[in-house]
Amino acid sequence: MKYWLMKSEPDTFSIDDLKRKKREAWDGVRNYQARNFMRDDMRVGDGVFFYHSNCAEPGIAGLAEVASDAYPDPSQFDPKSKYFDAASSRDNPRWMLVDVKFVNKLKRVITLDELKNHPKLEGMTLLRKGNRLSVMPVDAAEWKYILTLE
DNA sequence: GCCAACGTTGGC
DNA sequence: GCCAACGTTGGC
Repeated sequence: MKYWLMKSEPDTFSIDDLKRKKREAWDGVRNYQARNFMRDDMRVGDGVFFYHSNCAEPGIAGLAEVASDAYPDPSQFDPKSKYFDAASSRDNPRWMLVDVKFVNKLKRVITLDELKNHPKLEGMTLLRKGNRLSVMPVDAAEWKYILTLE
């Protein structure tokens, strides 16, 4: 079992949206490294930190779970979608995604600022300078430790 | 809205 | 295969 952190802009799709919908296809990822994590390394049941990015209070807002194997992101084939990719084809899809299901909303957001202040989390991928991945792995030890902060 | 940091594209 | 130009991410 692995652990992950997945970023979403709450104005677009927040932890409350996931709570209401219970399950969501994580579409729109257009970064190869992030795609590879979903395609190659995620397994059903893996733990996910749902992270709110590009907002007033960036941080971990809830818990989710990988709910499917990877499959082609349908939005890449939809000319009306902002995620449309003319270079991709159904025969040879470029972008893959997984479904994610709601587990719970944290009682409070564990903010980015707070995470930065814990020496035990110094090595977190999320905190690496210049990191822009929207899907990234979380160490088991980091996962457990962060859960104690809530 | 700014801008640092990074990824991608495409000419050569 | 290099690298300049461009686009995007995301914190602030």
